[in-house]
Parts: sequence; structure tokens; C-alpha cells
Amino acid sequence: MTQKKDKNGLTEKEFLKEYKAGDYDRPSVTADILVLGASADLRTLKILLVKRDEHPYLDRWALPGGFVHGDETAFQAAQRKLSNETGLEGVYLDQIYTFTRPDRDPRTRVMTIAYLALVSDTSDDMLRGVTCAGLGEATGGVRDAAWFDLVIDQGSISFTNAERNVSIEYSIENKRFKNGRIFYENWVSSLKSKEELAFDHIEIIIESFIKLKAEFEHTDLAFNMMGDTFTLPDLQALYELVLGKKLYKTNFRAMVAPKVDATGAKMKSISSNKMSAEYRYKEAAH
Amino acid sequence: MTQKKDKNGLTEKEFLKEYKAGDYDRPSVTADILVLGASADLRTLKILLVKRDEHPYLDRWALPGGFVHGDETAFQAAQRKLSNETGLEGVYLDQIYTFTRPDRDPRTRVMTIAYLALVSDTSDDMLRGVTCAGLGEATGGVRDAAWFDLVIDQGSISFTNAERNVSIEYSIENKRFKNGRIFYENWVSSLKSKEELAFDHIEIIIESFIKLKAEFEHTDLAFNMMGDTFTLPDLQALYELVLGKKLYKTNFRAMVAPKVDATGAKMKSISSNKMSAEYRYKEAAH
DNA sequence: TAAATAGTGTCTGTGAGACACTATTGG
DNA sequence: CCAATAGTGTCTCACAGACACTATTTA
Repeated sequence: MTQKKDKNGLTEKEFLKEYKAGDYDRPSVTADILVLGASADLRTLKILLVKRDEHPYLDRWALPGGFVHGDETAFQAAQRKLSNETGLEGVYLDQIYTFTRPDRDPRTRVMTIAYLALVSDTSDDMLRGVTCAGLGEATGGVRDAAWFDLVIDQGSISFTNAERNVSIEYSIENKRFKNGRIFYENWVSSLKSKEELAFDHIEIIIESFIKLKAEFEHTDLAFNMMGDTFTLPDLQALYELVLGKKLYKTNFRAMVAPKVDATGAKMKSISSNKMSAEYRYKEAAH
Repeated sequence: MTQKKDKNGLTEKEFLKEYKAGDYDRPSVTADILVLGASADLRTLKILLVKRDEHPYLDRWALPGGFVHGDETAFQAAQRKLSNETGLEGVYLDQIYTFTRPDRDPRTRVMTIAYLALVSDTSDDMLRGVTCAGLGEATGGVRDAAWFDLVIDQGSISFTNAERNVSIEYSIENKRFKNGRIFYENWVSSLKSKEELAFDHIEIIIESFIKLKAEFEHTDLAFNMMGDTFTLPDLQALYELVLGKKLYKTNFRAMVAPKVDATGAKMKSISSNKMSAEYRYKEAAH
């Protein structure tokens, strides 16, 4: 493309032939995924955690994820992991933030690019593939996978799985710090339970949930967490679950009206067990 | 911390002692910074670009940035680069997005974590240190640094520096793609001028500017791009410059009223050369 | 048939958008 | 002094928040 020579008298072609990447500044990079959904009855948020069967953090619960391979983007790595570990394809997946603290992994320097995935089904069936696949191939130290109840309220965040008798809890505190001239808010967590999450995954979860909440009201993200058809009472239940507050029926319905189409049919609301009009997400412009 | 043994019978301590990071999946990681400010007369946006004096993209203009060292976070790397190349400290700096396309750097795999910095002074004085420092130490191939006029309108984005007779222009097009159930918009650029930016830096710039615009109206970001004291006409000029549209004086003043304090003094508006009340950013809660 | 939930009508406050007007200021 | 800009008053409209009411459904 260019025949320009650099200060050593090399063309770009010659330079690239000679180039050897330095070693000291090359970290490992993983993609970790926060897979989030609502329980079948739309009463609790569910998060997918996997149990590590390797050091470090052996036997700790962690976000699913793995190394970004040499021939793929971080996004593709996240998609691959998601597909391997849950069988899910075509779900909503978005990059959230990159975590780079030098000591966040005791093995070596590992940066992680955090992704948020939203799913509409959090049944255990879905995970049947996980344990097998995870144990079968070298998927980066996974022994078990399970949906945990995620409860976030003012002051604490908790992860519980009754079947496995696991309960992990952190208290969270809002700290202000200055960036340039303006103040920013940041959530700082501290462990409350005996069990803990692996690595700095609690930070990833908090950061992702903040972003989800901020975007939830003004975008159509919600429809990634609902089935193909749904009732408005159920859709409202999901919004209330994520936003953590009650909404007024009238205002809610006015807000979603341009985003949905009535199918004409009726179906039972899962959250209330009553008949209600059936709707479908309207993909058209609005 | 734990004496648990893994499937090879190793404790965590023993495991870590033996651990050797694989090589194939370890990319280089850089932090690239979009340094943005307004011209002295608040009529044009200014972006800091540096000229590469190394392959690849020898002699091309690029975003300032460099490798993340082994003992620092990406944020610290961005701060260090910013300080080295502009002498700026304590400016607004925020992580935007991480770019991971495997072929985005022809040397080897290089991921970049993009940062946005906002500054209140875009005079050339500020850069006097850059060229010296850049040439003196091995700052990753910088020959020259300069402020470019950044003009973004519907359909194109351009970078011009009259003194150096450089003009770089891309056309940008809005493409829709599906993520889960919902559609997303994405700007795709294609080169229009003879000169081009290095690497995929045009993507970083577009992505960062989109985020800036989205946040500008609802946060106090603007005050990072103004001096200590300012007039409301000037502040409004800045908002109009970034948002790319005219604002109504009354509504604008109502919007910023809770964010500013009148100092009681008067000063000349830079954008209009008329006397106007002097204000200061109010850091208190609102 | 009674309790609970689906679904609708409407009042209020807030904030952006839009003009019109008076007061200052620089040339 | 006059053109341009600083600065203020106020009308409109969209939309979120908040209640109240009727219709339907389940138990």
C-alpha cells in the first residue's frame, strides 16, 4: 500500500516481517458474560453462575466466560461461550465494560471484557447441556451451572440457589469520586456472606445491572426477556422487577402502546393467572 | 486462604507457582484516547491527533495512546499518556468501548480500550511538550501532535488542520442490525479523502462522539469543556456545538439554572464579544 | 357472588419547544 | 443611535405521575 520507509529504512512490509510482539505487556483477555433473565413467574431476577473446578477460586461460583481466541472478536468469544454453556443463540448481547486491575487474577495478568446477555427462558432444562459440555471439554474450569435468584435492594445484593443451598451476599455502598470537574457515583461492594463470587465478578454484575436499569426504561431491552407473545400485566411485572419500583398501569400502558401489537387472542397472565389480551413486540419503526 | 486441592491434587498456592500463561491467546492491549475540546471562540470542535513515525500507518494521523503496562490499569495508562503527551492532569476521562477485531493491527493482535477525555483549553501552547516528549522517549511512534477541526454532520465526518494542510474525511452511514429481538443502529464509515486515519481510529471517534452526545444533555459533562468562569451565552454556544442544533435561550437557561451560580461579576462572552453575567459551575447536589 | 385483576378516563405537574418582548451593549 | 445580543415572560404540547372508575375473570 505504501512504499514509505521508516527511520530504520524499512518499508511497512519489511517492518511487519521483522516485528515481534513484546512479552511484558501482553495480558490474557477473557470475555465474561452476565446472563440475566426473569423467573417463570416474573417474580425474581435470575442470573446464570458456573462453579469453577480449577484454581484459582476453586469451587467458587463465577460468571460464565473464557479466553478470547486469536481469530475471533471478544463479541464472538462471548457468543461462543454462551452457545457452548447454555445452547442459546441469537440472544441480546452487549459489551458493558472492560476490567483491567493488574491483580484481579492471581495467575497472571487477565483483563476481562464484560458482556450482558438477556434471555427469556431461565428454566433448568436449558442448562442440561452446560454441565456435560463444561466437564467434557476444557471450557476453562466449569463444574456446574445454575440459575441463581438475584436480589438487589438499597444497600445489598444477593445470589441464592435453594436447591444447592448456596447464598452469597454483598453490601453495596454508593461512593462519589471526581472525574475532571464533575462528580461521579460508584458502587463499592463488601462481602457479607461466607461464600463469595470468584475474581471481581461482583463488580461486573453491579456495573452491568446499573447499565441495564438505565437503559431499560428508554429502550426495548425488555422484549429480550419476554417470550414471543405476552400480556401487558406480565410485561409490566418485568419492568417493575428490573426497575425495582411499582408502575402505574395507565402510564405504563401508554408508554408501551407504540411498541406492541395486539394479536387479537387472549392468554393467561403468568404473574396473575387471569385472562388478558395477548400482545407481540412490534419491530417496526417508532 | 483455602487449602482445597484441585483435580491434580494441588492447593491454590501450588497451582499458582506452576501456572504458566498460554501464549496464543495473549494480545497486546493499548489505551487510545479521544481528546476533545472546543476552539477558543466556541465555533468548532477540536480533536487532538498525533502523527505516527513508525510502521504501520507511518506518517498517518492517529489518536494518542499506547500500551497498557503490566503494573497499571488501562485507566492509569490513559492518564499517563494524556499527561505525557499534553501535560494535562485531572481532566475528565472515561472508558468508552473496547475494540477487538483480530486484524485491526497488522503487526500482531492488538486490542484497544478507548477513552474519551474532555478539555477546556485547545491552544497549541499546550502541545508544546508533546512533540519533544514524543520524540524524546519511546512513546509508541509519535512525530507530531496537533489540534484538528472536527466537523460532524449528517452523512460525513471530517478532520482538518489548515496550518499543516491536512484534510481527512469519511462519509458515515447509519446501518441497522439485530441484537436479540431488537434493532440497533450503527454508524459505518467509508473513506472519502486521500488521507486516512491510522488503524480503526475513525470507529473509535464515531463511537465516542455518539456517547458524548447522548450524555451531554443529561449530565454535567459540558463543564469539563469550559473554563472556571463563563457566561451563559458561551455555555449555550458549547451545547449547540456538541449537540449540533440551535437551542432556545429561555429553555436552555432554565435547564442549566440549577447547575450554575452567578459570581455577581460581568465578563465578555467569547462567542459574541458582548458583556454578560459571569457564572461558575455549582458542584453541590441538585 | 365476591375478591382480585384487566382495562380505561382524566386531572396534575414538569419540562422541552417555541415566540414575543424589554434591557444592554458595541460599533 | 441602531443593530445585535443579553435577558425575561409566557403559551403550548408531550408525557410521566397519580387516582378513580368500570369490566372481566377466577375461585
